[in-house]
Amino acid sequence: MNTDSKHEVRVRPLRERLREETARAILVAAEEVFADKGLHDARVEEIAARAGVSVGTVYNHFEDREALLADLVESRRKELALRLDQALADHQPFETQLRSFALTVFEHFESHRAFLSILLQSDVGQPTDAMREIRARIDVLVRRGLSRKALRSDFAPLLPSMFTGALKAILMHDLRNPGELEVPERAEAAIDFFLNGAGA
Amino acid sequence: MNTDSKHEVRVRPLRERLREETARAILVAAEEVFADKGLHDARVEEIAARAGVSVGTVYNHFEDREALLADLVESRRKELALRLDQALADHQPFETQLRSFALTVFEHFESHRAFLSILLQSDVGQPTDAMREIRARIDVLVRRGLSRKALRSDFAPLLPSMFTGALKAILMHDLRNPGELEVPERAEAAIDFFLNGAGA
Amino acid sequence: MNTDSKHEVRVRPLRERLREETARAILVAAEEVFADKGLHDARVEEIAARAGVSVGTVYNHFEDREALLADLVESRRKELALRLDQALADHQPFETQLRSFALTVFEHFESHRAFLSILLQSDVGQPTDAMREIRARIDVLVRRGLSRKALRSDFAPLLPSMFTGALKAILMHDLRNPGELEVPERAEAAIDFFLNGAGA
Amino acid sequence: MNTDSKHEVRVRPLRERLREETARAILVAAEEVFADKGLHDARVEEIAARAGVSVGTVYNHFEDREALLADLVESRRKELALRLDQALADHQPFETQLRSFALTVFEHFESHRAFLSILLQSDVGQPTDAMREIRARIDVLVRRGLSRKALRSDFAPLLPSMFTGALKAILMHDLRNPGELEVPERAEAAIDFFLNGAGA
DNA sequence: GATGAATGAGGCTTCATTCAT
DNA sequence: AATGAATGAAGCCTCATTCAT
Repeated sequence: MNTDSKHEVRVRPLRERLREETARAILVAAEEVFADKGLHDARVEEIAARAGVSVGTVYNHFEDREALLADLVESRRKELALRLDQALADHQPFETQLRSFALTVFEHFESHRAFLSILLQSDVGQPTDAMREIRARIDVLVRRGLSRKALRSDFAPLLPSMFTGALKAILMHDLRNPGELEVPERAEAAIDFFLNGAGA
Repeated sequence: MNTDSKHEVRVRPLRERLREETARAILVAAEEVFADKGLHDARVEEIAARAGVSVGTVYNHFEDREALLADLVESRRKELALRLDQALADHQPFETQLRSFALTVFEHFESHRAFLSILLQSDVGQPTDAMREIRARIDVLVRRGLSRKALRSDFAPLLPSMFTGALKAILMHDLRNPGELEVPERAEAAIDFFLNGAGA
Repeated sequence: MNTDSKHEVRVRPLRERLREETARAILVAAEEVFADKGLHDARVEEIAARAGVSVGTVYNHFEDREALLADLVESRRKELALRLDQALADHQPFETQLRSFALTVFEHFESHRAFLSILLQSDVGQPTDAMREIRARIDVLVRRGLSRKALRSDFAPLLPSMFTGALKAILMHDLRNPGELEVPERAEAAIDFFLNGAGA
Repeated sequence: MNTDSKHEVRVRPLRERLREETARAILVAAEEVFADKGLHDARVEEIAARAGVSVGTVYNHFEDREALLADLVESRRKELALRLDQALADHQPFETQLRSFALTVFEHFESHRAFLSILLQSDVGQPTDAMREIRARIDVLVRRGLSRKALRSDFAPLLPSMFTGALKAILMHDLRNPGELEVPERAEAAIDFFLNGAGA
């Protein structure tokens, strides 16, 4: 018993680590396939293949296809939400927070481009939890801008959508012209556009 | 003889008109179902049912499901493209053209709201012909703005995405807050944001 | 009434002739399409189109697809049976009858190549009435050959199949090498092979 | 380590053997159903049922219905071609080779009677690869007969069709009178007829 | 746990046939 | 009687999910 528990203390973590490793590999594969093939045409078998496991293994780790997608979105969301919270945490000048926020989004996009294009797809229909949570943070940001008189109050209810629109504009441009702009330049452009517009 | 030719003039168009009527009904039903259920989950059988015809009839009018969707998109695209061209036709001041363009987009969106929100999904993955053609008109518009020094030249390559982003921002806001803004107000907001930004 | 019947005497035949003409046109078209596309892949709509009528008209003249095929086979069969009976009618020497029979088959094949390839298709599965009737005539011919000691009695039960086989051999060769042999040469070859074999 | 490699040697083949067994069962079922119902009326669902598997399983093993048929034909063809090649391999007198060839055909027909009678149908329209390959072997056989002066040179181009016709004649007879002739008798009759004809 | 073959509900599509004009 | 659009049963095929090894 004692031996057993000792044994468990040592062995479990290993197994768990392996187990988690497999799950992570599946999520990575899923992210790729969902992004490549689209939310619908991504086939479980291809995800398994790209993860180097069998279909059965996918189902050993995730309830079903939907749960896999949900977990994927959730894990990426958590990561992004965490970073966005950090960006919002410091008591910086509003514009700095804005830039920091955009930067975070673009960085996350850089490493999870695939994931974000998934999010953008689902964004239109019924908003996902992920999108909602990001929007909540944008709301916070925008309210700060308003209270600091850094944003136009006549646009108040539109501001979250506008900021999202500004970010998306740059993301879209980037999707179609990969590598044209460095990440910081993207953030800069988005903020400049959001605050000052494109009029001469 | 005379009767015959008269006959043809009358009878042919009748059947043709009925035929076209059926096709139109199917397209309308398809628009509804595609919008309700999504690009993927729309079932041909439901489209037929909602059009009040049998499945077979759908296939008498459209090669297959994909062709039906393509035709649907195409018909909406043609309609929008025509109106956008009209908006671009007059030699109005740039800002008027801009407003007119936005107005057209929002009006079109108003009458095909559900379906267009579906199309926006596919915009992310591979852009449709429809989206491409609209973008071409945006390019024209933007070039005019640049040549009239009405738009910031430092944003030149980004301007089409930015204008699209501004329109989408308002569309998104409208999707989530239906009826909050009248169509002309939407156009006004989009243009104001696009040209001047949201900074105070 | 009298007028009517007079009228009918004149008008009916015209109508009937037209009616028959249409039916004939459909049968000709059917023969072509059945032969081109095969017994199964021949589509009623294509038959109608090739006959220059609408689908509905086909169904005004024939109960259904199966009846159309049956009528087609029947009409060609009647024609062939008639001619074969003529070939068997004269009290000619056996070999002359044989040659005449073969000649008739090849001539019929020449004008209804399509039809016969239909027959050959159905021959294997369940023999059609048409094939059965032709075989009946071959049986007659063979019995004559046996009673005149012109055919080997040790082959007696096999002779009908052998004669058919000899005819088919030449038909097959002709299908693959169209125009290589004139019709009389074909008959000659078939008879020579049937009677004398291919051994040196 | 050793265990591992041993393991692989044992386990892999097991699954593979089961997999092949399933494929074979489907092919056997397909042969039956295609023969029973005809090339067209054979339903994939019935094939699956008769193989004791689900439809999906059929599609796990064969691309589609057409591929299943092709595989079936191919497997029967390979078998026959192999045996025909053996029959042609020995440097026997021509007539022995001929008899051996015919024997092989009839034996093969005996074990795949139903299916082959289906194949004969398609022989008329567009010849299958299978038929072509068999014909190629008949060509070889016939050329040998010619060079050994065992076959009539005036029939040269017709000989392959004639030999085929002689075989088919007996096959047809056999289809209509099952069990009347033993396999060797069939071969004997076919050869006798082919070489000497049916004339007294 | 991992494997991957088996499953079968459910979708798309075809085409002979009907029927209102 | 001709027309051809409408019908819908029936077939093929896909792919998420299960389960025996």
